[in-house]
Amino acid sequence: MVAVNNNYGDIEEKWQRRWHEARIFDAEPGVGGGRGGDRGKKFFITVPYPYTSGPLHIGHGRTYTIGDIIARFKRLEGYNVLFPMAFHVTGTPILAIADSIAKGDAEVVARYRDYVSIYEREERVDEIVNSFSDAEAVAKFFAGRIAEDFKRMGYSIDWRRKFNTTEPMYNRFVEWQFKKLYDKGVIKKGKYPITYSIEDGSPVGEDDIEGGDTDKVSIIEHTTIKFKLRDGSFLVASTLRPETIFGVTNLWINPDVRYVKVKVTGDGDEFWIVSKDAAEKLSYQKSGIEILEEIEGGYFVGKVVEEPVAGREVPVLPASFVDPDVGTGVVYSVPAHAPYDYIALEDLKRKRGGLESGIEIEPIKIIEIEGSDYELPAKDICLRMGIESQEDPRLEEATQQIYKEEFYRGVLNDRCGEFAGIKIAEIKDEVKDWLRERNVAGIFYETSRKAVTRGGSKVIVAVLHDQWFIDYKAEWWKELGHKLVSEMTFYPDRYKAYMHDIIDWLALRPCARKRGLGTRFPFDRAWVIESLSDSTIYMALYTIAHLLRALPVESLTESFFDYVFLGRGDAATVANETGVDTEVLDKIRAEFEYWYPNDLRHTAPPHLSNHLAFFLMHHAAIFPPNKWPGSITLNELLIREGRKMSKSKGNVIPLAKVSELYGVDLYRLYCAINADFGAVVNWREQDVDALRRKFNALVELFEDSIDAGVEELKEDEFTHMDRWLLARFYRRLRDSIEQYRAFRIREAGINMFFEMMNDIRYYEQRASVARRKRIVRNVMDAWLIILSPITPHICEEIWHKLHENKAKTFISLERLPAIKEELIDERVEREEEYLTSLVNDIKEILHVARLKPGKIYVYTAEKWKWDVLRAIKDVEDRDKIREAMKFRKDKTTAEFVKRAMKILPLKKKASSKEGASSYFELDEEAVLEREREYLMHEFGCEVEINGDYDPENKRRLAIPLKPAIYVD
RNA sequence: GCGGGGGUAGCCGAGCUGGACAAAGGCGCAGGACUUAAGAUCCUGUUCCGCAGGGAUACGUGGGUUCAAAUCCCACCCCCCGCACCA
Repeated sequence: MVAVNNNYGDIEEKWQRRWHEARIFDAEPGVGGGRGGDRGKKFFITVPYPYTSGPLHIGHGRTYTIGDIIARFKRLEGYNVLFPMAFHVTGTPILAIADSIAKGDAEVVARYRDYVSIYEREERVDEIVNSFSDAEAVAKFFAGRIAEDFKRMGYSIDWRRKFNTTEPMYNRFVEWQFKKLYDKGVIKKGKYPITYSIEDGSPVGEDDIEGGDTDKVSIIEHTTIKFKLRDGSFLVASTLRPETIFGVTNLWINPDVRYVKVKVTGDGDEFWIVSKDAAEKLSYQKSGIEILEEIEGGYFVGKVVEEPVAGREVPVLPASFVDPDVGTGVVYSVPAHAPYDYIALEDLKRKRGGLESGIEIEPIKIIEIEGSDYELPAKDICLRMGIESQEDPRLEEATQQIYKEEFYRGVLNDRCGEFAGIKIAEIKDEVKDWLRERNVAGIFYETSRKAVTRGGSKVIVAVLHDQWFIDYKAEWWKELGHKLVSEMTFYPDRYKAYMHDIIDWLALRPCARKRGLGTRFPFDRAWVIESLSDSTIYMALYTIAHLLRALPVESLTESFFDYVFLGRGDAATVANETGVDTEVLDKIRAEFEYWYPNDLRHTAPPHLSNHLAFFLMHHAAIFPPNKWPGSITLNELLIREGRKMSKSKGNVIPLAKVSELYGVDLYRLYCAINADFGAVVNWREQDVDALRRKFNALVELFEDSIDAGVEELKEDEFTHMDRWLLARFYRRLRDSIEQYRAFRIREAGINMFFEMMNDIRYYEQRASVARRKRIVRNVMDAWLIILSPITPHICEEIWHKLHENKAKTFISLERLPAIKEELIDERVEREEEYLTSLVNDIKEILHVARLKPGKIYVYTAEKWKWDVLRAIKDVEDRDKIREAMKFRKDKTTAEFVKRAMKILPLKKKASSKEGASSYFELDEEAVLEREREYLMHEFGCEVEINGDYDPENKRRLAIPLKPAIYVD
């Protein structure tokens, strides 16, 4: 990562400074970004505010850059554009970071030293990192730096509206939101499992867990099943597969582990036997748990219990694979379907030379798998994989495989009573419910893997009994959500259907937590609103944030926001209640009314199933339809050299380094051009270098034409080649505007960068360097403008060099250039196309025949051939061609048509995209006469057009637009 | 398993409302021009065959529809993402 010399740093900073000084991106209702913008035409774009726990990298930058490109393009289109930004601080991660730093966690401190060093001189780093023991300091530091980074990226943001999500103004706003939701009856309370540390006495999130960011810990619901001992107490087994209860043959206990008897108070007292670990976990999940005496596992071996479904008696047997720290430490055995159970039984038979006297255990098969030939699945797979010991790690794999097959393709058989004949995937939950109703089963939560906090204390699952939720299940709400989505635009389009699905899935979502930064939950101040739930409609706050700054926080009451956002109540009453002048109130309301709704939200697909879904649903619930968001665009992620960027790979490039390492315009260009929204951008140094060269060449091209003495070409001196270049340019311009509008920024960029450059290069060869300089001058203004959303700095610079009289204004405030339709000349383009194909044909002949040309003879098609073609060009059906050409019937004609049909795709539909030609007539001879010099120059020999000399009778092979050639 | 995306030349990646497609663009590679040289830049080439502009074989695999398929249909194989409550 060596900084390669780019000379644009000064230019970039200069224009960023001037934009800022002239405040051209500060958006005012009805005023437009500095100049123009009519009142009715506004465009409000948002990109999610960044989370301020650390520096952003070039992957994040892609999304913001695309957002900025869209904002800038909309300005060119004449919209009054609002593009604001704020900072996300709420939630647990920042708090966790501050705690770790306060505790002196070496790893976290080292990481933050790295982060801070991106921005600060070495001698200041320690001091700053030390200050991070305060969460607010973390947020403040990074919010400030990220804002600087964004400015340095040239984003056209109205910074006056900036806020962060822990400031009082925002708290008030979020409270208001929750009151609205509460009024709708969707804020509810209930039980909820969470990850928890007993030692710390608090819930733990992903960021508190050792390795939690890379290896997620989720909560798994086990089913407990009670097996009655003769003394009336229960051995309580836990399982992930309650449907296999019908095939139970025995219980497993680990004889070397300590179990405890637990008194469970419910309808009546019960006594449960579970492992010691499980008992502790249970006490955090259920109320009325009392731990009594400890018992060695071995004590139960050989005892008999009654299984709860059919009341069969089954033995308790010893097994070493039973882990007391998973589930209840008691396992029921289904040797027909569980490889562990099967192997443990086999083990036992072998070691003891047979099972204890009087106990016969045969696997009970209860699941049939469609289209498979398993006799006993567990046995078969163990044999096939050669697993013989219960210590074999591959048992896990075997279990997974059997489970997958049985879950999706398996059907319960006749042993399973009323559940027989139904697929496991469909019946599993029913069996679970059935067992629970009969009071033989319960729920036990377990973590998906063993986990400890970063501090080293054990993570378990606890159940909160008064968790607050947002209930998205309400039918009226889903209906509104679907309606809203169907009225929106999504790009890429496929995400629209996906969003409908998400809305269907949405159910209960916990919306408050006991810890973390954020807004106090208004209905229970002990809770804090969870950070995805507090960032759902905050775009509305952007419209007025800068105005709220002038008001005391206390005035931001429910009726204040009701009035501003919903138009409820009247100004006088609200003014009276809040102490805010009616005038101010109405100005604020007017500003909101002007800007809202959010016309476009641009972000990345990982937000679909959470943030964006809540964003849409909350708008649906709180705002009337005319304030619902207009569209959502999403760009995929950015990877580096084919691999995901991550801290652990050490391949992260901070956004802050972009200007120094690559140059901002180059980065923006790369993001725009490397991939469409729907595809991953691969950041490859090699490709970046290549793009840099191209980009520099373009800049040079412009510079060349600004040189003194270079004048644009006048219309009366246009040659064929001039007209060709202009036709190409305006055609591309027209296309690229359409592409921008459709968010196909990549295509627009490729069109105006690469392809236009290629055209220019071709023009230069056909014409001259001097003339190229002049013609570029003809299109330069329009060209710079259309490129400016992507590479605003360099465009601004050149544009000002070009227009010294425009020192006071900016290309960023220009309008889309006019498309000079009259210059888009198909004939001129066809002629050139015709010529290049002739040149290529001649080249190929020279190559294949290994000739050095003495003289080249070109013969164009005779008039009658054109007549024939004209007659048959629109004839769809082959059979009718004969009829169409009946005016000329002879062998020569037939031969010609055969050849022509093969070579010319006459019937291509006229509607096909441009460039693909359909039938077109040219005066070939005139074109060739005109370009004879060029051909002679190209091949370094005489060229004769339609001469009489034709020694090999080539002329007869000529086809319209494909002349015959003879080389001497 | 369900839902979504995808499998195209040495690589990345367009095309995929069927027809100038041997397949844009880029990278890489080879040759040439320029240069004292390197770099940069610009040309040319980059499946195979061909001493006349042509032909053959190609777009995950196998079938099918069509005058014509990378593009449409069917089946199969493989890869990626999501199936949540985590910012």
